[in-house]
Amino acid sequence: MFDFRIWFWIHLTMSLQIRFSLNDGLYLKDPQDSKLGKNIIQHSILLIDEYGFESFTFKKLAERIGSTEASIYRYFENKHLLLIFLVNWYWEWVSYLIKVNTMNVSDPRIKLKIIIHSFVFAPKDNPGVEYVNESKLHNIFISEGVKAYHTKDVDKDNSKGFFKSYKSLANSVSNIISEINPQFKYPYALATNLFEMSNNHIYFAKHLPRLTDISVNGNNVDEVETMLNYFADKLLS
Amino acid sequence: MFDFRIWFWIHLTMSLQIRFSLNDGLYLKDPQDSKLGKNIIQHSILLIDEYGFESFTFKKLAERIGSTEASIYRYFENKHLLLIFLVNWYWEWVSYLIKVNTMNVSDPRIKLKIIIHSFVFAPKDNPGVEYVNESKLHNIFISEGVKAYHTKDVDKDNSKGFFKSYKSLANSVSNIISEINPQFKYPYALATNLFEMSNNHIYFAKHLPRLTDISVNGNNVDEVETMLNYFADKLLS
DNA sequence: TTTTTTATGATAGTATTACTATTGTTTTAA
DNA sequence: TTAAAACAATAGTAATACTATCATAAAAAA
Repeated sequence: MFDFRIWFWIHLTMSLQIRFSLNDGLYLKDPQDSKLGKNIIQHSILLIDEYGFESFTFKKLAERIGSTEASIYRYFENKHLLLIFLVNWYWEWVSYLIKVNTMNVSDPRIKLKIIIHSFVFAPKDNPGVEYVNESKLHNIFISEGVKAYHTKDVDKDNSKGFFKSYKSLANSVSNIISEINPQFKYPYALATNLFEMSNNHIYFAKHLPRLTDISVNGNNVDEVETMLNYFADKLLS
Repeated sequence: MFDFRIWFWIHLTMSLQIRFSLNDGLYLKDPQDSKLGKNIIQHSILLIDEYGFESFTFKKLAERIGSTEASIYRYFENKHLLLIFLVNWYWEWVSYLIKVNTMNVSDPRIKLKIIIHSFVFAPKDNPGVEYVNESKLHNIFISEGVKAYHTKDVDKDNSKGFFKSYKSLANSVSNIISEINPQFKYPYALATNLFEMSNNHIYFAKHLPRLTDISVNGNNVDEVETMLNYFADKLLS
């Protein structure tokens, strides 16, 4: 499952600066293009993790990076679009990991295991873009992610393509599910459910443990992976 | 599945005014006790449904019911606690329906089917408290519910017992799951997952249809019910 | 019935948030 | 080297999320 050629290739790519092409309606100016933009990405992740999305403000962010509110507004129209941007980053990151790690794998059952592993361990197995703390990005995705598409603007945002990355992730996972069992009637629902379950149950284990059977000790999420594999196997058998 | 004696009993109880005993840390003064309080419950549901939680304010609510911000603040410390209150109301309502409708049922498999039916159809099958529009309450639960426990205050709120109703619901469902299959290792996770899936996929079908396989035409959520039954059967076989 | 308490309304005020606008200075690109 | 773009500094506005005070109306107690 761990291939040094791929690992090396990732590192090589990293050093050449990974860039995600995220929907350009999300920002006024691409933050990946400048020092200030990268600072905004880096420290918004840290600050949202620290304060929670509701208490996070552009003013606090500006203070933290030694800039001004007005400057941040030149990159993002508002904090909600910044959240969608970060959530998209996470979806793209997971998609990217799945692509790289399933590249040489032909058995769809093994592919699905790798996918589940990526859902659960995305931030830990791999080094990322230097200014993005993937572990904290995962944390804020787990805590705040659903807020990206639970708003009155979903339909408008959706029509602008802001959730395309999630759909594309769901699509590629569902294709593999259908490869495993072409008769299975709910490949998309299973795909999204495995993803949502992964995040939900990590959250539950940490904050509302009576809502789940698994436990997360420290950051050991093995039990979540085991559970998701069990669910997937059973449903596709 | 439909028992007229129970139906009559519900109506009788209704006419005697159903009261939910919700955690009294959620409010400063029990809104079920006064005209203004009931107005707050009734119209906050309508307004949150109309504006979405972020754009909903106590000022708008006060204007709508011909009262003042200050008066509403005498009932709820802030709009977040009001949301948790409403979400608790929904959990209690579902629990209540499950209790009533599974009362005379002994087969746990049938009980689980009734539970799934209650998750999906909660607002439609039964008349409710006269000042609560259960259908819109279900809508806002689907759209805004997760925000009740996705905050920086989860742990604090949890320690005050604000999520007890959900835990108790999860517990009773998981007991029935364990009755069906005592060997099943994840009764709590399955219980919460069926509930979350129900709400998620209704939401996806309406707003992000490429994330699911089912469709919801008008308010016909039959396909969701069928899917949940399929998942449950397969996992517990 | 009168008195007392409680509930609500009316009004005012504050700190913070979520922006927009303007102007000047620094950095980058032609 | 000059023009353009990016950023900082500052100021200002409307709305939000409250808190406080006082008057009045309704309900409960005496």
